[in-house]
Parts: sequence; C-alpha cells; structure tokens
Amino acid sequence: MQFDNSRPIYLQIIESIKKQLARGELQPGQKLPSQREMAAELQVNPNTVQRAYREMETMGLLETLRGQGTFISNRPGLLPEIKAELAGGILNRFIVEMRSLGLNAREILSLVHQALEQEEEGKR
Amino acid sequence: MQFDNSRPIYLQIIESIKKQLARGELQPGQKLPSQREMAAELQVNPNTVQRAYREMETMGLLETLRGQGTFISNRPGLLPEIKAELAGGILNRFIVEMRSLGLNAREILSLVHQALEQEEEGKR
Amino acid sequence: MQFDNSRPIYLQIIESIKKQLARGELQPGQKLPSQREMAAELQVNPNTVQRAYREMETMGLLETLRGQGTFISNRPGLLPEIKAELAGGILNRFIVEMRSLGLNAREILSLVHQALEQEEEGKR
Amino acid sequence: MQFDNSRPIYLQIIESIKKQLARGELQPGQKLPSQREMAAELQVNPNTVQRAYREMETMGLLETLRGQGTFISNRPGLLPEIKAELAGGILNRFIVEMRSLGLNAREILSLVHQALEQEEEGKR
DNA sequence: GTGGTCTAGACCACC
DNA sequence: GTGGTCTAGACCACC
Repeated sequence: MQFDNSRPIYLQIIESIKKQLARGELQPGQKLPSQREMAAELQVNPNTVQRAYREMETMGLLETLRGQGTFISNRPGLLPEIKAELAGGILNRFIVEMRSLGLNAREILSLVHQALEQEEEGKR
Repeated sequence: MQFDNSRPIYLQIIESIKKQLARGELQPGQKLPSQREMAAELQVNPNTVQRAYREMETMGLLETLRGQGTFISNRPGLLPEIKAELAGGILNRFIVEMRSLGLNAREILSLVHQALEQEEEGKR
Repeated sequence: MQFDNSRPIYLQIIESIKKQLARGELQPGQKLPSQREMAAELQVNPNTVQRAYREMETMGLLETLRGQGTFISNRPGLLPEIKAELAGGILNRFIVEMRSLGLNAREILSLVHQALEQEEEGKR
Repeated sequence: MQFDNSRPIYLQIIESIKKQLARGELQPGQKLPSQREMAAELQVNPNTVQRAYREMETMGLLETLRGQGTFISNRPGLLPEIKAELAGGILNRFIVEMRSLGLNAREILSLVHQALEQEEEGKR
C-alpha cells in the first residue's frame, strides 16, 4: 500500500480498512493480522498500526481480545454505518467537484440520472 | 503544482488547464505563459510543457502563434465541451465508487438528491 | 533514406510511410520496425521516429501495442484515404507549376490528355 | 540559389534560366549578367557558368555579342519552345507520380479535370 | 524487447 | 523572445 504524504498514516490505515469492509474484502468477526504483522506488511512503525487499531476500537469498529488478537466487530449495524460514512465522503467530494464546474443542483441531479440510465441500457 | 507519480506529467498539465478553464480561472483567447515560463513555474522540462501544449493544440483547445505565444482557443463551444468532458469523468468515478459500496442506481440517486437538498437548507 | 533540410524529419518519415502504403510496399496490419530499429536504419534519434509514429497513430494510420510493436492500421478505408491525400498533393503542385508557365485550365487538361494518349500508344 | 548534389550545376543553371524565362522574370533580348558576375552571385566557379552559357548558346537560347555581353535570344518561337519543354518535364513527372499510386489514365484525367473545375469555382 | 515519458540542452525559424 | 525540431540518454511499464 502507498501512503499519501498529506495525511497521517494511521488515518489512511483506518480508511483503508473501512473500504475493505465496505467492499466485503473484510468480514465482521474476521481476525485482523497482529499489529506486528500489519506493521511489517505496510512497512510502517508498529506504533502507527497500534494507534490505528486503538482509534478503531474506540469507534467500535474493532474488538481486541487479550491473548487472541484483534477482530472486526460483530456489532449489528456496523456495516451500514461504515458504508453510510464512506458514501457521505464520496458524495461530498463529488458535489464539490461538480459545483466547481459551475453546475447547479438541478443540473447535477439530472446528470447523475442520465449516467445511471445509460449504465442500465449498457447492461441490456 | 504537485504531480502524481502515477500519471504522465504532460497529461496532468492538460487536466489542470482544463479545470482552470472550466472554473473560469482561464478565459478563451487568453495568453498562456510561454513554454519556458510554464516549465520554470512547474519545475518541469520545457519539452514536457511543449508536449502538453502540442496535444492541447491538436485537441483544438489551444492555438499557437509562432513567435507570439500560445493562447486558449476562441472556438465557439469550447467551454461547454470541456465542462461536459470533465463532468463526465467526475460522474463516472463517482458512480464506480458508490457501486463499490454495494449501492444501486436508485439508492445513489436518492443520496445525491438528499445531499443537494441539505445543501440548499444550509444556505437558508 | 535522405532527408531534406527544409522540412522536419518526422514529417518526411510520415510521408515516406504514406507513399510506401500507397504503392503497396507496406500492407495494412503489417508490423513496422521498432522505433529503435527504424531510428538505426534512418540514422536518426529514436525520439524523432517516435514523434513520427505517434503522429501517425493520432491520424489513425498506425496502431501501437505496448511491448509488441507498431502496426499499420487495419481500419477500412485507410488505403483509399491515403491515396486520395497523396494524389491531391501531387495534383496541386502540378497545377501550380503549369499555371506558373502561363497555361490555362483548358491547355493543361489538353496536355495531360495528349501525354496519356501517347503513353497508351507507346504500349502497343 | 541552392544546388542539388545529384545533377551537374551547369544543368541546374540552365534549368533555372529557362524557368525564369517561362515565368517572365527574364525577357527575350534582355542582357544577362556577365559570366564573372553570375559566378559571384551563384558562388560558383566561372568555368561552370561558362559551360552553362555555351550550352544555352548552342541551343539557341542565348546570343553572345563580342564585347557587349550575353543576351536572351530574340528568335521568334523561343518562349513557346521553352515552355513546351518545361511543361513536358512537369507533365512526365506528374504522370509517373500518379501512376505510382496505382491510378490509371482515365482516373488521372478525371482528377485533373475536377481539380481545375474546383479552382474555377474558388475564383467566383 | 517494445513503446512511453522525461530531462538537458542545442540550434533554428519567425516575430 | 516565442515556439519547433532534434539529439543523447535515462528510466519506466508492459510483454
């Protein structure tokens, strides 16, 4: 994985795990690599991974079982929450970009509508 | 300006100029910095700027007058074309990202609708 | 191949390839020498060959497959287009030259007619 | 004037003078520069100019008057002859080029016809 | 091995 | 001073 210099690495690790969850690449209840393993994989300081894991535990995204490891939380509603959060971010960035082209709400909605319809036609 | 290692610099220059045009930061008919100036500004080789300028001329985006400089084309319809192109790209990336979260067309449209409405309320 | 100092080398390479195509010395679909080979043959810098190849790709004359090589396009209608273009150029230069001798349209046409008839007789 | 390495310079001088005559840049009866002057202008050995002048005199194109200089011949019919000769050369090269594109007599004639007609329309 | 990108720098044509 | 062409050579991505 490549990190972006503009944001703290631990935040990028968190975001990456959220995306993997949303895409189904990670499942609730699944065991994560140990902090040491993850740090080695990402070529990052173990302290950085620890910070990411700690924050995700605080958010209720992970659960740590002493001596067993760290797991994606099984808490009901987790996945929808994550998806909603990610979707919100994507949505905001999208609207900002479209606005910067001088498009108003009606035009943006209309373009999204068209694009989705064309996609449907493409499938047929 | 910062360049992304993953894409050719000359393409990033082109995209940057398109965006500036769409945002009104550049106007049709306006003179661009000379190839040497632009190269100095961007800390890039003049040949790389020239490649970008040449491709934009081929696309009908710029016009170059030997010995005088390079200008944004005055061709009618230029701005709408550029905006449509950029909007199309933003739209496609947006839909791909939303789809990767498992959202269907109806849900995407509904979320965009909500987000735009909230924005409206925020203004009041 | 010898190059003319008065015109850019890359344009002369392009014209040479068009002529070879028109004469049937190159066939649609055929693989061209690699940029390096062609550069060595013509005793020219590889960048110059690449420029020629790239412009021809833009014109739809060539197709390049990364890592595999560069090929004459198989696009239907390619050959007639090229021939028409070359013929147009020859024709224009011919008429300009004849006009510079003070000949009018009727005289030019008549001379061409005679010359072609004589040629026919020569064959018999 | 630039000379072509592939043909003797004195022949190129002769051809140049014929062209100037055909275009009206030189007139029958007009005095030519002295051999010395011409040699200086063209940056060529005086012997080369002498050879050109001698051959043109043999052809009846020039007349040399001892002590007065060299003149374009006033012989009636000179201009038409020169023009016919030059036209013949242009015509032959033209037909060879068109043939090399695979065009037959009928097609060549038709293209010339079209080109001349379009030229006429352009004037209106 | 093939094409693609980029740098550094020279020299030219046109203004 | 401006863009246009060309060389020499490096390094990369894809095959």
